[in-house]
Amino acid sequence: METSSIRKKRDPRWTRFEEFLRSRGLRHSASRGLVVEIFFSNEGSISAEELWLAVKNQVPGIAVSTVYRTLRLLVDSGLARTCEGQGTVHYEPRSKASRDRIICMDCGKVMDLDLPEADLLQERIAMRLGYTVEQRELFMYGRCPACLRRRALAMKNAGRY
Amino acid sequence: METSSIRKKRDPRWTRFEEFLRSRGLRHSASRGLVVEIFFSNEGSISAEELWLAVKNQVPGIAVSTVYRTLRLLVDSGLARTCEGQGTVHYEPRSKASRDRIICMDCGKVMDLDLPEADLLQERIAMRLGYTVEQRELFMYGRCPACLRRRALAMKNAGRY
DNA sequence: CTTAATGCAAATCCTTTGCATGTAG
DNA sequence: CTACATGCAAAGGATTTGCATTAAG
Repeated sequence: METSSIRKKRDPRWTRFEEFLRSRGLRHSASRGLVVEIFFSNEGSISAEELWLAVKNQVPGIAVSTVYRTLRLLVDSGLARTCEGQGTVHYEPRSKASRDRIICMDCGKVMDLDLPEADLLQERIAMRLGYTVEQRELFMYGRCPACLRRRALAMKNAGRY
Repeated sequence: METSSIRKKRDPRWTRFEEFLRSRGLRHSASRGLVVEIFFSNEGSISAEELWLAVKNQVPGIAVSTVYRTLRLLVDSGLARTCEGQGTVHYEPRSKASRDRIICMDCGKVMDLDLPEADLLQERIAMRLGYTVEQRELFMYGRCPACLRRRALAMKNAGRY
């Protein structure tokens, strides 16, 4: 599998995956490399079977089990996460940073946040429960100032309905 | 199924479910009622099988398929939603205001939490940004105590799977 | 009466595993 | 050489479906 060693080398995730393998005494292999590479090249979420098809498309003869096994490694190494897919499990790249955001339910605006206070909270909870926590998502759904103003105005003007 | 018609009548979700049935020309039935009632009485998320066990505990002889079929109705009617559970799909009431949970990345265990501290944090953020917030999701990903122990042990005996 | 709902078991997915064999280190 | 990785097929689980039968409206 020499096809794109350059791209591999440039992607920090690849390095991280290699480190993960080494740290567990696991080995490199052409099929494994292909699966990982195609998974990385995919932006959104993907099911095991979709990934398998994409892989077979490049190198026929690779077994589904290999895809599943590699996917497990990706999850274990923290480079992938599972997420909802209709009916079947989907996998998506896990970004390093934690994600905090506030979403306006009226206009749909999404604002990315960085909340050190949430880090503290997270630590406290983890401690209390005996967990270790590596990542978090804090999504808040509500209304943005602009939409709140608009609503307030609409209230006055249209007295009732 | 007269056991708790009073409780049923008081829960607005029940009314909504009945409307949903009527709008589709579907029928009432004792088993269906039981499944819905037990689902509603459960606060957190639950798997189809767990729900089945709880149902059988009250009235033995009810089939899993009935539980699955009812669960689908609940989802279709917007009263339930699916969510991640270890390996298997879990269901939870859709109306639940906020969801806080901690998920083990090793065994997939999902623990539902109730975090008043997060409410405070949420309020503070909202205030600062001029938003109102009505709902939140706080997902934390890490490792549970059991898996942490297992890992510590596995450290000695070189890992494979 | 008409037609949906149910229980049961068989059928379908989706995912994991056992095993003989290939292969990286 | 020594494990680990792989393909294949069989095994496992979870969820769905076909069908005869029961029961709601």
